[in-house]
Amino acid sequence: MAFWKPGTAGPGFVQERGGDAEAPVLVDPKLSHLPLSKQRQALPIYQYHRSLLYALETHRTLVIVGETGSGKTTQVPQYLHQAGWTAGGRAVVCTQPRRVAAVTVAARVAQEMGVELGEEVGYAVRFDEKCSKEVGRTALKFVTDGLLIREMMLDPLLSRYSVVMLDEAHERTVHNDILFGLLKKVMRQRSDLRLIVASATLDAEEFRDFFETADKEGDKLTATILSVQGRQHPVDILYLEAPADNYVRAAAEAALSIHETEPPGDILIFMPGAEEIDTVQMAVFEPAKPGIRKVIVATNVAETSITLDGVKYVVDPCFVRLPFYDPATGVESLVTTVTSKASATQRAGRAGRTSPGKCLRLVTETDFNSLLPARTPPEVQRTDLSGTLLLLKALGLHDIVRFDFLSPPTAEALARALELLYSLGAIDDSADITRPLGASMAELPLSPQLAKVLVASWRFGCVAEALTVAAMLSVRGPFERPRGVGAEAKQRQRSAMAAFATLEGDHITYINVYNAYCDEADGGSVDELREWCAEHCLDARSLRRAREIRGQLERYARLHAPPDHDNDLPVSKQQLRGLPSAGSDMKAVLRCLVSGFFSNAARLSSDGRYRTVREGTVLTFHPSSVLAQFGSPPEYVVYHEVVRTTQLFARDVSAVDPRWLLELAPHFFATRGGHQP
DNA sequence: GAGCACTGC
Repeated sequence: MAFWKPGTAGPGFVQERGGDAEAPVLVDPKLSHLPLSKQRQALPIYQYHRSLLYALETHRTLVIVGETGSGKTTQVPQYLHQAGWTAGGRAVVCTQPRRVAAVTVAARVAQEMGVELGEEVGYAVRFDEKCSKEVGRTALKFVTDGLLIREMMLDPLLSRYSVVMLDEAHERTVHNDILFGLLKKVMRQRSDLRLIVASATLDAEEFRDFFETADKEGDKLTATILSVQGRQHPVDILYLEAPADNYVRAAAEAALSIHETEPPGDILIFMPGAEEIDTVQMAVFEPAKPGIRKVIVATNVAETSITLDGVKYVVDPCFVRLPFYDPATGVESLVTTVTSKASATQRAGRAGRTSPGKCLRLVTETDFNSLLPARTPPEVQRTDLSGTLLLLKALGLHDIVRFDFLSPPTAEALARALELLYSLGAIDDSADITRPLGASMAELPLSPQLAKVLVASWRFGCVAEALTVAAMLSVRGPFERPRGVGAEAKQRQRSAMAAFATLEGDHITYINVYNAYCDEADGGSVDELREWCAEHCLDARSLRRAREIRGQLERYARLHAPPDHDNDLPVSKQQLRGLPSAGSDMKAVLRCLVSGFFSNAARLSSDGRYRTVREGTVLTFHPSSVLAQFGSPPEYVVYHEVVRTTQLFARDVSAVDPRWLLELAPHFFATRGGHQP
C-alpha cells in the first residue's frame, strides 16, 4: 500500500492546499481575559451586526451561513434583543439539536448580558427548564428543536415569539425539518413573525428557496442569505495516492506516522463503530514510542456532539455507519458507507479549532471527488415516520401527503407510517386523528406503539408496569456491555443478568431490574448505588435516566386516566392514589404489550427459526436478549424493534400467547390472510 | 456462539 511518508507531501498523500495567509487570524488566547464586551466585538459576526438587523427588517426569513466560531449562536439573539425585537413581552427563541448546547449557550448569553440565568435569558429542554415564571420576562429562550414542536401543540402560532431562530439547520434532524414545514405555514398566518435559519454549510440557497415561495395572496415570503466568515484555522487536506485495502489498519499507520514526525498536537481518528474503534486502539499503541500524544478514536459524536480542544490532526477514513429505514419491511439497517463531502468537511474542521491543522483522508482524491455524495440524506428520509406523522395530525395537519417537506419522504414511507397508526387506532378511516386515543398517544413522548401500550394499560390494570417498560425501552438497555473480550467478562455479565432474567422475556426482566434498582436507590447512598450497579453489571446512568423518564410519563398517565377511573374523586385526590398495578400478574402486562406491538410478532417455525407473523421474514433474537441466553425458545414472541446489522436481529423480546394477538388485533390479522397466528 | 451510528420529546 502506498502510504504517506513523514515529512513529505508524498508518496502517500498529495497536498491539496497550503497554509493560507488570508485565512482568519487565530484568536489571541489573551482575549479570554478581556471584558466580555470586547470579546463580543472581536467575534466575526460583529462586523455583520448592522447588515443582519437590516436584512431582518426587510425580509421575512434570513439564512445565516456561518462557520464554527463565528459567534452567530450567542450573538444574534442579543442583537435582536438590543434592536427591540423582544419589546412588549415578546421573545426570541433559538433551537438547538442537542440538550447540552441549549443549556450552555443560554448560560453563556446570560453571562455576557450580565443577568441571572432564568430571568431575561432562559432555556427549556426535557426535564430541565430555567425560564422566568413571570409572563413576558424571559426575552431570549434556548430550546431543543423537539421541544419547540411540543410547544406548538399548546400554541400553534408560537404567538409569544417575534423571531424564531433554527440553529445548526445543516444537521437536518427530523425535528428541524418538521419545524421548517410548520414555520412556513405559521408565517403565512403571522406576517409579523421573522425566521432565522443558521447553517454551518452551504445549503443556504436550498433553505432560502424553500421560504421564498409565494403565499396565497401572491405575496412573497421573502428570504435572503447572509454569509459570515468563521474563525477557523487553515486545515491542510491530504489524500492517499493509492486506495487503502484496510482502512482500520491505514488509520493506525497514519496516526503512528503523525506521531513520529509531526509537531505536538492531538490526533482525532474517525471510525464508523465500536468494533473498529477497539481494533484501532489496540493497533495504535502496539509499538511503544517515547513521548506522549493523545490519540482520540471516535465515531460521529466527534463531528457534532462533542468538542475536543487540542486536536491538530484528523485522520478520516471517510466511512460512517448510518441507519437506513426500509419502509417496505419496517426494518432499520445499520450500514457502513462512505461519508458525504459535507460530513468530511466538518470532520476536517475539527483539526483547525485552536491552531492550523492537517486532515488525512484515507482515500484518493479522485475517489473522494467521484464516490462521496455531496450530502448525507436527511434523517427524515431514513427513518420510521409514524411518530412524526401522529404529531403532525395532532397539530391539525390533515393532509400529510401535502405537508411541505424540505426533503419529502417517499410515498411508501408515508403509507407505512399511516398504516401503523391506523392499525393502532390512532387515526380513523379518513386518516383523521382519533379522540381520545390518538390525541392522547400524540401527547406522550414515546413511539406510537409504546404510547398505545401506556394508554391501554388502564384497561389491563397495569399502568405501573407499563410506565416502567416504556421508560426502560426509552433508554439504552440496562445491562452494561461487557468490556474486554475475555470469556470471563462474558460469564460475569451472564450471571448478573440471570439474577433478574425471567422466561417471559426482556420486558418483564426490565421490570425486575428497575424495581431492584429503585429499592437500592431508596435505601442507600449514591456510592452504594454505584457499587451495586457495577456488581450487577448494570449501567447506572441508563437506570437513573429511566427513573426520570418514568416520572415524566407518570404525570402524563395521570392526565390521561380514563374518565371512568376514579372520576368521582377530585383531581388532587386522584394524584395521591397509587396507579393500577398488575401485582404479580405478568400475563396482564404481556397482554397489554401485545395491544401495542401486535404488528411485531414472530413465531417459531418447524426448522427452529423465527419468522415474523406478518411477512414471514426470518429473524434472530439479539444476543443481548434474555431469551437468547436462557430457557427454551417460546412458540410466539413480540419484539420491540428489529435491526439489521450482521443479521436480522429482534431486540427486546417477550413470549406471548398467540390467542392474544387475535383477541387484541383481530382487524390486523384478518386483513393478512395466510399469516394467521 | 453471538452483538451494539447518533440524537430528541
